[in-house]
Amino acid sequence: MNKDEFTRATDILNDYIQSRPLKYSEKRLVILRALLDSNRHLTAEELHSIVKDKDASIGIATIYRTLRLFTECGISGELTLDGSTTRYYPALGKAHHDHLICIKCGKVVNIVSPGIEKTQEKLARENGFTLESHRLDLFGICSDCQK
Amino acid sequence: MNKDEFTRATDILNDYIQSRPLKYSEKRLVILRALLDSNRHLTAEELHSIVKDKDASIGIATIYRTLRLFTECGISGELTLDGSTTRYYPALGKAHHDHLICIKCGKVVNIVSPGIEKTQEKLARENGFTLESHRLDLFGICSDCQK
DNA sequence: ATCAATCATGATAATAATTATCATTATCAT
DNA sequence: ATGATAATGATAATTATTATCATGATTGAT
Ligand SMILES: [Mn+2]
Ligand SMILES: [Mn+2]
Ligand SMILES: [Zn+2]
Ligand SMILES: [Zn+2]
Repeated sequence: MNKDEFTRATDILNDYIQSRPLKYSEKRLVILRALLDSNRHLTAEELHSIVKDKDASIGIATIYRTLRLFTECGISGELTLDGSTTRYYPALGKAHHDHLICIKCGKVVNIVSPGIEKTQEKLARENGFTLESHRLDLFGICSDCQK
Repeated sequence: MNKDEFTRATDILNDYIQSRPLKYSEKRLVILRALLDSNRHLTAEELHSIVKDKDASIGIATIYRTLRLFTECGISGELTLDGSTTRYYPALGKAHHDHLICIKCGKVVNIVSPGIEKTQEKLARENGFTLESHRLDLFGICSDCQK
C-alpha cells in the first residue's frame, strides 16, 4: 500500500524535527506540497510564487529556511548550475543521480552511471583522498532544441 | 627551445586581441604574470592583492575584466566550487581535466579519466543531447587532512 | 607628431541571491 | 495557563560580481 510521496516526506520531516529542538509548522507542509507537486528544479523565488497562492503570508525568508531544512533531512536536493541561482528539487526516494542540462531551454534530465561512480572512487583513492561527495553536470543541447 | 609559459600565453593573448577590436595594455601582462607564477586556484580578490605589489594602480574591476578575457582565449580556467566565489587558474597547455577538492584544507588536485569522459558522451547521446561541456568535481578529504 | 576614434581603466554605484536581525507570533512541555 | 523557545515576515545587510561613466592610453591615419 505504498505510502505516497507526501506522506513519506512528512514522516521523515517529523522524525527530523523531533530528533532536535525544532517545532511543528503548518507552513512547512504547504511548501513541501508545492515542491513535490511541481516535481521540477525550482528556484526559491519560483517556489515562493507558487506557494503564495496557497498561503499569501509565507515570506521568501521562510522559503529559504525551509528548503535548507528539507535538504538537511534528504527531502530535497540542491543544484547550482551557473554559480548564481540555486535550484531545489524533490530528492526523496530518488537514488543519487547526476544532471544533464540543456543550455538552450534549461531542461534538466536526471542521469546515472554506476561506471562513473565507481571510477570516481578509484580516482579519489589513487590520490589519497576519501571521497565524500561529488557533482557531475553535463551541459548540452536537447533533441527539441536541435530542431 | 620550448617557449616558456608566459611567452606562449602572451602569443595567444596578442592573437586574440588583434583578431577583434581590442587594444594593448601593460596591466594585463602584470596580471598574467601573477596568475602564471602562482599556479594555484585563486579568487579575483587574491589575485588582486598579489598584483597590487607590482602595480598598485590596478583596480579590482580590471582583474575581473582581464580574467574574463583570459578565460575567453583559453589562458585561464574558472572553477566555482561552492556557488559563491569563482576561482581562476592557469589553463594553458593543460588538457581538459576535472577537480578533486579537499573539503578541509581546500587543496585542489587536477584529475583526468578518459573512461568517464567517454561515458559522458554516451549518456548525452542516449538522451538525445549533443554534449557541449561538463563539470565534474569530486569532494573529499586529502591524505594530509586525514592524519 | 597630431589627431580622432575607440578601447582600457579606476572609482564607485548597482545588482542579485542569500543570510542576518529583530520584533512578533506560534508551539510545546509543564 | 504559563514560560521557554522555535518559527516567521519584513527588511537590512552581505558578498561577489557587473554596470556606469569620466578620464587616460592605444592605434592608425594624416
Ligand atoms: Mn554521480
Ligand atoms: Mn571531465
Ligand atoms: Zn532544450
Ligand atoms: Zn586537505
